[in-house]
Amino acid sequence: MQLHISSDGVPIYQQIVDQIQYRIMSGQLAVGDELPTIRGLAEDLRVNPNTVARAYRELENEGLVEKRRTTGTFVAELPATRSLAERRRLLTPHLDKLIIQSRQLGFSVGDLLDLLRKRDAQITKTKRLR
Amino acid sequence: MQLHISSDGVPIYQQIVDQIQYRIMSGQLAVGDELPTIRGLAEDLRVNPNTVARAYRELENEGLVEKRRTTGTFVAELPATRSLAERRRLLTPHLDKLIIQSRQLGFSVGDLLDLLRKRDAQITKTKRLR
DNA sequence: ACCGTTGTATTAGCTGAATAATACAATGGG
DNA sequence: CCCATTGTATTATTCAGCTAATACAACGGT
Repeated sequence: MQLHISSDGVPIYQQIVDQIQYRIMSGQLAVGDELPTIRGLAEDLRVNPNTVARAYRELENEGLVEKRRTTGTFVAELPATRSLAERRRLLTPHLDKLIIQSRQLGFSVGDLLDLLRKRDAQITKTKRLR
Repeated sequence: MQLHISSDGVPIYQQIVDQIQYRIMSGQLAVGDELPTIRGLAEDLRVNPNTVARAYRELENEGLVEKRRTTGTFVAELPATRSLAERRRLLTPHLDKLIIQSRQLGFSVGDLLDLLRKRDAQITKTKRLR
């Protein structure tokens, strides 16, 4: 698991969360796969174990991974799905933000939808590239 | 212009930026419209003028507003459009993030596109509600 | 020409977040 | 049964970002 940490202002723990989340959601990491140990990854990244632990804790809170003492951390089963209303409530602010940004860049709704479709296909495809 | 500031961790200046940007992009504010003066808005919000000034500066950097000394701040003409490649480059990270979040909530691409269309229509509609 | 109003600049304080140092606790495999 | 390895907890330090206080500068209307 070679993660790529950059010093662009995004917290290290957040970069770890983002990248692992991305790999799980794109299918590069499958249910049951083992993540690097906290200490192991911390050493790789030349970072304090607490920093990795924090990232893993967030992933656990999101239900994406499961920690087992003395064994390691693993990609979890898909978390229990919330109600549709709840899921929409959570997504809507992000939709709005994207729409505003898209408009500001001069894209029409159609443009946006097209780009989104293409991007989704691209993300799905990366699964095979390993 | 009644803005709504909440103390939920998002910086005040950022909330100002977001809300004004939203109003411009949704058509609630039209080109040439005058924004509140820095001092005026600062007083409304019980906030230091510098905080509002910072928000306005960011909006100016994005090309959304134009400041005129001794006169005020106004919604600017639509900024010069960048190249398509550049605009896509800027949007792509946001697309990816939304796709990941959407997947994590259990939505399919189709779901996501549907929700996006609806939301866009909603945002466009708010223009008339004033 | 003035002066009130507009935006601007400088400095400083403070809070909170991020990370690290270090020590603790649990448990499965040899 | 024990101990190496796993994750956990506590505490401290540093640093950046946000906001405020205050003073400055420009300019248009009267």
